[in-house]
Amino acid sequence: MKPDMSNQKTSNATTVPRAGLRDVAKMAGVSTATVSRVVNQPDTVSDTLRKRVMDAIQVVGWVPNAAARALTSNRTGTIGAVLPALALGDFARSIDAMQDALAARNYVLLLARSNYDPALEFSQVTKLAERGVDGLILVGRDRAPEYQSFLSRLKIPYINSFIFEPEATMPCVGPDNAAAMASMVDYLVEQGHRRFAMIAQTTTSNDRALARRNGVRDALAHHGLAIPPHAMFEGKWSIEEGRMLLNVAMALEVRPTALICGNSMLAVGALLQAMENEIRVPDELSIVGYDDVELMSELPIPITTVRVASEEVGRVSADTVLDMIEGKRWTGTRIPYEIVVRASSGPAPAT
Amino acid sequence: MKPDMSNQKTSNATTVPRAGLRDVAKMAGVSTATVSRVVNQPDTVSDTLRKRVMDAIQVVGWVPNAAARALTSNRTGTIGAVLPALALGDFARSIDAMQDALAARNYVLLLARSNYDPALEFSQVTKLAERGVDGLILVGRDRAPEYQSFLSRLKIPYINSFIFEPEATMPCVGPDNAAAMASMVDYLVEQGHRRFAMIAQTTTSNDRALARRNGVRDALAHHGLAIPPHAMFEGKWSIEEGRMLLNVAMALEVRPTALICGNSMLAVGALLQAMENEIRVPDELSIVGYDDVELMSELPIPITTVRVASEEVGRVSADTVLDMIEGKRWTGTRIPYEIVVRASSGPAPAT
DNA sequence: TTGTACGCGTTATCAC
DNA sequence: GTGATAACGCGTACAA
Repeated sequence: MKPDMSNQKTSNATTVPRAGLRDVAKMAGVSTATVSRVVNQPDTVSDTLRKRVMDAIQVVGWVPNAAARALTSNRTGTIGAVLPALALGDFARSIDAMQDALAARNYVLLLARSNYDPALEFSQVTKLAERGVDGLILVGRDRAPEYQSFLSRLKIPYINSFIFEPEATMPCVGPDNAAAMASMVDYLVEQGHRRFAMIAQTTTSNDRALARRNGVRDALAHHGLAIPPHAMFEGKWSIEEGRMLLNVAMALEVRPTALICGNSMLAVGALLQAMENEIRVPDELSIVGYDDVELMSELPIPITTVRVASEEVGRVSADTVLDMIEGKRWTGTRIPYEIVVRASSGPAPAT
Repeated sequence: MKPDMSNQKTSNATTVPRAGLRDVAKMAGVSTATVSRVVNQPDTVSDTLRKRVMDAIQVVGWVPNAAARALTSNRTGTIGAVLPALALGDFARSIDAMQDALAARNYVLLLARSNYDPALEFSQVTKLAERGVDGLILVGRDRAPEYQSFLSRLKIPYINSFIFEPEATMPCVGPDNAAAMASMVDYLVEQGHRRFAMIAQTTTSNDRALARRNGVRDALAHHGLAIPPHAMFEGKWSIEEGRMLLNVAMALEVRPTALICGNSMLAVGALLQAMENEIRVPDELSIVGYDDVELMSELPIPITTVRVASEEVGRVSADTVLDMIEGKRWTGTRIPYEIVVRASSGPAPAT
């Protein structure tokens, strides 16, 4: 290894300080104000000078100092996002889209994760606020009051994403989780199903998962049906968990004819385990999920699911915070969902 | 909707400016220097004053301004990472780990994506540099010379991640892609395979994919074997692509007995398509992949693959840049890999 | 159209 | 142990 940076604590004496605005100005023979204008309001500078300054910038290799800029302008050009996890399906995809949307409008994305822990989320938000983010993208809507007041005191605009509630204080960008699951229930009831089980993500500190569960409950109630408490399961986001919970659900005294899964990996696990147990899907058991990742449609028995464009959630969230910051008109957005029926679901078996 | 922020361009007149260091100082009846010390070097301040200042901070609700801090200290406490994509398997997982490792040492993660485009990557790096990142985590090692000089001129330390090359100028943190694939080839040859096909990610601007392909080629050569050019395929990172390329590979005049896939999704696709085509795996065809995501072991026929701890890549990359920044001793790290043999591979069929 | 000069909120270097 | 004050690098009234 031959690093060109010293691997020692001390650096060499001949440290050339990074070029500054004044260096550019000197080089171009103009004032610092002119250089600043060339960068920030090119139209207000004569062509000749602009050209001269641009060249000077190249020559001295000037890179503007964001800290100094932020200090005077009170804007950092950064947006913070705090998500429960960064690698999980829909969040991961939304991050991709967020980053693109922000980059397109010359903002940069500061990322943090909360691991579904409200306290950690708040501490991350605090840290991002100190960093001077111009806006925040958060997930869900439930937040402690101290938290709310912290944000409003700092006047940092933020988005509640992956959820939709028209009456929320701050704009929501996401699907109506409850309505989406309700549609799925309607479909299953229409197919003749009457006995259900559900495996969902832990609803603690997860208002999206809770909304989905309640959506199922309310929709069933509307049909005069219900899932008995002992047929409602909660688990982690994993295939293995889905496998395990399928086994538990199918060991119930009264077997369900339809299994509703709260996310994609639980559904995949449930389906794979059903195949392994030689449970005939969908003749014997219908399995449905939430979130349409590529895998859902590619398995030997493609899975019926709720499709929500997570990329859209990310993109619109980003654009909406920027609109709030830049003083444009903004509003929450209900991201549409769609029930995608595939081979894993069908008519309920005859009793 | 009843936003508590004005949905208009102009804000109300009674704008209370955010509390600053001097407000805290006034409140506590001390100088700004003392407040600063309480925050940054608590030990050098008397207990009484420290307590008084802490209370004052609470009362006025002071949040330090990172821009001002950065301006004088020349450090922003941010690390930038530019990855080809943020949602793809191993990258997504590594981001999670990076974020954790950085947060643990009180740094924050600035994220950008390059979409496998060197020009875009460079522009993202430029943007992050302007934002004043203290260090960078990049992917791979191949970089244009202008690029290198840009970074060294700005004296921003960086890591080449997901790759390992001991002689690199800047430290690498990642697996030895070539060696990993070579091990896999050794295993397959040992199982009696002589006819191979490979489906890999596009190697353009992707030195990791290239290293894997070359690793396969060299290892085969070492055994006096080779993959003919028409049995080498490149495609995108998706299950569908894997399915398609399996069909192409199995339509070759001389059918391979082993199919080497360059990443996890291609392997999953290939396996699922093989199942659909009723190709007996592994009796008729062995399928192996790279990267061990949960799905690989959960499919009806679990897939033999190379396991690399991507989380480790993220964690160690983060810690190493921080070490470089903080003047500690640092070095590149070769992340270990492991061949995980599962049901998708076995002895070559008798001719 | 261009230049001067001050201020942004901290940190760090001095004296005290 | 504590306080005054000069940077830090840029944006921007305001003057020219």
